[in-house]
Amino acid sequence: MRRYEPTEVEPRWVEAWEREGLYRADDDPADERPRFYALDMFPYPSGDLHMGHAEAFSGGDTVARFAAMRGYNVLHPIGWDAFGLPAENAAIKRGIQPREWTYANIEQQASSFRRMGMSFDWTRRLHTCDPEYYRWTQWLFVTLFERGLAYRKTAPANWCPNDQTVLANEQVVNGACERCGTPVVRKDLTQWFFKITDYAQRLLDDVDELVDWPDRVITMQRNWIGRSEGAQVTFEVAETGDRVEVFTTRPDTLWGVTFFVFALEHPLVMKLAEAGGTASEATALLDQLQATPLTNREQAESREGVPLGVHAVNPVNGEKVPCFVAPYVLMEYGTGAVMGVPAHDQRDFEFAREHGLPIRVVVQPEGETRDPDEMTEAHDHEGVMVNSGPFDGVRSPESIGQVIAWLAEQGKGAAAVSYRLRDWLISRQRFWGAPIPIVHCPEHGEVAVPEDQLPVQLPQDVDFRPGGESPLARHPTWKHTTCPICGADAVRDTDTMDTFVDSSWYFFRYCSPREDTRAFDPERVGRWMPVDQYVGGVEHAILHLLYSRFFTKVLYDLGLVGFTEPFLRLMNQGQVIYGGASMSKSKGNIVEPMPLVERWGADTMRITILFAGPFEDDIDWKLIAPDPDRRPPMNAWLGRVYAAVFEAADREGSQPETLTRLTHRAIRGVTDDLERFRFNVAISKLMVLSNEIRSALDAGRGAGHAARALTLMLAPLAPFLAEELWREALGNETSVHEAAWPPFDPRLAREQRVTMVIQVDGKIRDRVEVDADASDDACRELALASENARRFLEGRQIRQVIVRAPKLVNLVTGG
RNA sequence: GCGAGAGUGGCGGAACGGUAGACGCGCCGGACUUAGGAUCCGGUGCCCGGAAGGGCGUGGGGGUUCGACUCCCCCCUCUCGCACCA
Repeated sequence: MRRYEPTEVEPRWVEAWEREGLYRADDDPADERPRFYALDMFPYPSGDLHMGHAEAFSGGDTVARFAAMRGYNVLHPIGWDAFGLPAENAAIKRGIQPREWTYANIEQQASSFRRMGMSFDWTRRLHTCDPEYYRWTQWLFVTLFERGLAYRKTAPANWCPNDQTVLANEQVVNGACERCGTPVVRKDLTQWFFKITDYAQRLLDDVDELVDWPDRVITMQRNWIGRSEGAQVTFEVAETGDRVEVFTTRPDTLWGVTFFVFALEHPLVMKLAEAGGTASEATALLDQLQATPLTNREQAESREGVPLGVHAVNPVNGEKVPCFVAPYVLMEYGTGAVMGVPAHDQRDFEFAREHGLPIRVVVQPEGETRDPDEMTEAHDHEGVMVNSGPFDGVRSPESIGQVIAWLAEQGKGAAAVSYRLRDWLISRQRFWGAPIPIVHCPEHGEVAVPEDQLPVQLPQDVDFRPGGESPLARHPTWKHTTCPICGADAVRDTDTMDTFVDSSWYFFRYCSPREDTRAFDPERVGRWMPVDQYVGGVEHAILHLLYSRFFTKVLYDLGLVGFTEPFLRLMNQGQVIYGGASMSKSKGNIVEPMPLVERWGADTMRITILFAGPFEDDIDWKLIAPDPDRRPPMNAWLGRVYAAVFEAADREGSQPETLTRLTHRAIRGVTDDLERFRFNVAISKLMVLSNEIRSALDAGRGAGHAARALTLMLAPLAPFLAEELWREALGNETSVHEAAWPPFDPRLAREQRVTMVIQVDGKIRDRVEVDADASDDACRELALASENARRFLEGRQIRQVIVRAPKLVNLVTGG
């Protein structure tokens, strides 16, 4: 019996594949094969590969190899998302530079990827922290700047006191820093933004094109953009004459307004408080706010607020209602002021109760039938009913439309759309990122660094420890430069870009990674993109994907690309957890993949992880590999396959090939499963096939055809074993990965089926398909059908029964 | 609260509307022993039964169908996302 030694076999093939240049994508336009861009979300080099990488890349690699075997010219690149905070933190701890730590980890991961047999085109490797790369990140910034899509403003920002930098809204989760969990505080800063809100509608509309994305990701994208339709209505402050806009989705409830509320940051608040004689109370409230988190500040049940002492005039009926300032109104959404309609809004209702304000239910005119739902909205039926002015009713889209039209006619408001999406804050006060390529000139203000002066390189010698201002600002000389326009002394912008900027365009760069005169070659991008299959974690469902979609649309508008969506299909792998909990250092339950690969082989690792469960679901390593000292079942199976194929190969020639039908069915099944990312099911089918081969051999029959087909089908899933079998056992000259996916005969793959139809009074009452070559099965199935028919016939007046069953005996009688 | 997804053995999980539980783990029994980090063979949804056999079974309740894990309606439970969004 031959014994399979993966740890000896596998490194040999890694070398051979590299030598043969097996996985290089062919850029030649003359290559007539259809192209397939298989993309995996590039890793952050935080250390060696972890289980999450092992799972995601095993799946992505299977897809890429499968595509290649099906005749595609495959682009399967790899790179590293290598800027970012952890490098600084690690470097501080070790007293080294972030780049040392980063590049060392990249080398470690690269070597592990090789060991795992990933079919990457290594010639396209990139790192976002290379000047050759971030030069073009900076070029993109400049391009956006010149198009008016990058701008600087002073605004309250989310500041993480631990990381000493601002965060994008997207990076604040429940009021805390997404990365370190520290509660975020509010800080007024001048920051750079990308005007992603200009693209809000398109980002929303084009979601419809993303048919091969997971539903939940599509939903998350939609919710994040958060479009609401309604009306903009103008109120006037009675005492000062200031006009204030509010946004509402329920203009039909304008007749139920009993108060008016401003957000704390609303620019009119202090002026109105002074006019109303409540300046001190308002100031107290504002002070209280200063130190509290910007987003999600105390999801207070408390409906606190301070009256401003002034009144707003309701434009629909001229009524004066009291104004308040209250933290439950957010400056970030709508106009920062809302009309208070306690009968039709839960929050307004709570506020009105707290402050003893009247509640008015808007109903249809003249006390006609009230919608019961409308009554539930009225919260305990408190309050007075009022009718809805000149309109037919409330809450229906029609009545809302009527009200909007009427408001517009009266000049009191207009239809409006509001988005939750904010502009993307990209400034970071940290060192390890791409410097923002802007020069501040006393004369010319913000001036983009000219293209021929890019990249603006990071200095080598800088104290990068966080200190509240950008480390680059503390460098003695770095920031001093001259204005590109007038040559006067000027200073560089000392902030760096959010690393999400780096990762929002890397997939373009892969198409022509060595270009040094432009970010990418539009022709090559046009040939390879959009990405056919993107694989990565669901944690990037919003940020990375939204930003990448935004960049793609911008590049489309610039005429650089001919498509508006970068990723056609998206697949999220599940997490690898341990003992029901996500792996973490603090729980001490981390399992590292590479030691297991060293011990049992990469194929065992890959196939174990893919077999463990559906690709999108979390898998619990504790359930897969209960005992680290035991031989993993997948390793044992690979050994059996190895022995069986060698034996089948030895016997082939003198023995007739068998198992043909079974083999063709397996080919069809596995093809289908791989297309649908059902790796676990595909592996099951290969196990069945391998068991059949072994049974055939035990029975003294040949199984050459089946052994060859199995080897081919194994290639995307267990590439090393397949290669060993293909070249060593089956004696082929070229790699199994260059071979075609096993062809299958639809005639053989499809069972020979016979349809039996039972008609009763002209209507089909039953239709049974049976496998004609499996007579036992056929008889059983037909017996079942005839039993069903008999039950149906029982006790009924039946005139005519027709049974059609070609080639089969009449089994049913009746009628 | 809003939205999305999921409920099948001891476990991970299979089943174009057609024999539910493939495949694997675990467990039980056996074989081989040069006693292995093994390997091989058989069994394994639950209940009754020595067996043959029978009954019950895909969260619960209805419906469509000759036939439902699968399609439709209602309910329950769980997971995930968003959440003072006006």
